[in-house]
Amino acid sequence: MTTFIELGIDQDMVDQLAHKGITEAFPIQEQTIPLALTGQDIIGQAKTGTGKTFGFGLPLLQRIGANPEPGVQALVVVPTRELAMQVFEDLELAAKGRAATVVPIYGGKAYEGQIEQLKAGAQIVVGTPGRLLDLASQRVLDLGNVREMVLDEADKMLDLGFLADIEKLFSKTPASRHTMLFSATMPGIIVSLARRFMSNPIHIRATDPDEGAAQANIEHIIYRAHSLDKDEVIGRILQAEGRGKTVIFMRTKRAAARLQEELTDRGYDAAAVHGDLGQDQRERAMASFKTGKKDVLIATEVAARGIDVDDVTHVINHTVPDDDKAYLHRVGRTGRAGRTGIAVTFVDWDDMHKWALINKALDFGIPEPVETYSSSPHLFTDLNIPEGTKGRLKATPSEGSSTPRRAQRRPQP
DNA sequence: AAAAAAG
Repeated sequence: MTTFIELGIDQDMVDQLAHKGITEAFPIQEQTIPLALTGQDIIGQAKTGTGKTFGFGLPLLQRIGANPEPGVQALVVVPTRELAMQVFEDLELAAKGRAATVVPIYGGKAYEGQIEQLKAGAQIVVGTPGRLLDLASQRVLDLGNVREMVLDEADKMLDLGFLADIEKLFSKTPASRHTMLFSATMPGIIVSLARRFMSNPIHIRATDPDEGAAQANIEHIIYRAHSLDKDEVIGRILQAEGRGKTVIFMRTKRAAARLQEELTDRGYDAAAVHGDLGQDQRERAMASFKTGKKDVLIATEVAARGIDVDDVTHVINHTVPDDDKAYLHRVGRTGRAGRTGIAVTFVDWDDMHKWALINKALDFGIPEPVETYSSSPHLFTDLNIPEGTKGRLKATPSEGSSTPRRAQRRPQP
C-alpha cells in the first residue's frame, strides 16, 4: 500500500483526506501523482470508480500552492453541471486547510455568486464549457494566467459536441500551461487529437492489459427485451434482496420523466435528473439520491459519466447505450472503489446489432443473443429469473401472470 | 438521433 505522503502530497491535504477515510492511494494515483507533480503532461486512464479525480486533483492543488496569489491559475473542465459540483466538492475537501479557493462555474445558476467568487480572487475553477466561455467573454473570467488545466472525461470533452468550445478554452490559456487529461475511456483517435493541446504527454493506463475493458467487479446481465415487460422486471429488481441504490438510464428526457411518473404511481419514490429539469430540481434530485432519501435515480446520459454515489448496487439500462464507451461509463456508476455491482441491460429487437457491437468491443464473449443472457456464468431465459441465484433477485408470486403487478413499497431498512 | 452545454 502506498500513502499519499509517499507520493509527495503535503501533510495538510493528506490530513483532510484522512478525515474522510481516504488513506490509501489507488493505482492511478500512484502512477500519476509523482509525475504530475513534476509538471509532466499526462493522459490518465483508469476504470470507473478507481480514483481519477484525486489523481489529477491532488497534484493540481499542490502545484497551485497553499497560499497562491489571487486570480485563476487552475481550470478543470467537465461535461456536466452535476460533475462540476462533485469535482468542486472533492477539490474543496482536499484544499480545506489552504488559502487557495475553489469555485464551481456552470450554467443554470445565477451569475452573481459566481462572478463574486471570481472577483474575490478564486484560484481554482471547476466548470462546464458554456458558462466558462460566457464569463470569459464577459471578461469576468481571465484564463490568461492558467498554469494547470485538466479535462475530466477527456474523451467526451474532445468529442464533436464539445471540441469547438474546448479549443476556445485552450486558446485563452497560456501555451506553457501544465495539461492533464483523464477518463476511463480513451480511444486512440482522441489520444492523437489530444496531443495538439499537450506537450509530450505520457499516456498512463492503470489497467491490467489482459484484464478487459469492463470493471471485473460488475456483473453484467443482459435481457432480451422484446418479449418482456420492462416495468415488471424493474419492479422485481427494485425488490431484490440486498439492493442498495439503483440508477436507471433512459434514452430520452421524456422517457425519463414518464418512468418517474410510472414508478411513483407504483409506490417507488424515485428521483429524476435530465436536461428538461431546472437546475435546482436537478440538484435536489442528486442530493436526495446521494443522501439515500430516494434510492432510485432515473437519469438520461447526463448522469452517465463521473457521478460518484456510494452504495449504488444496480444500474439498469432501459435501452442499450450508444456504444461500448457509453456502456462502460453508465454501468460504472456501480462497482466503485472496490465494491461489487450489478448492471442490467434491456436489449430491444431494434438494438440487437448495437448490443452485438458493444458485446464485441468489450470482449464479453456472450453468444449471439437468442434468449436472454448474463455475462457469466449464468444464462437466463426471458423472465425466468432463477430463484435465489446468488440471492440477487427475489422471485415474486406474480411470475408468469399477464397482468402487471402493482409493485409494493420496499420495506425500509 | 438524443443528450449535453449559455440564455
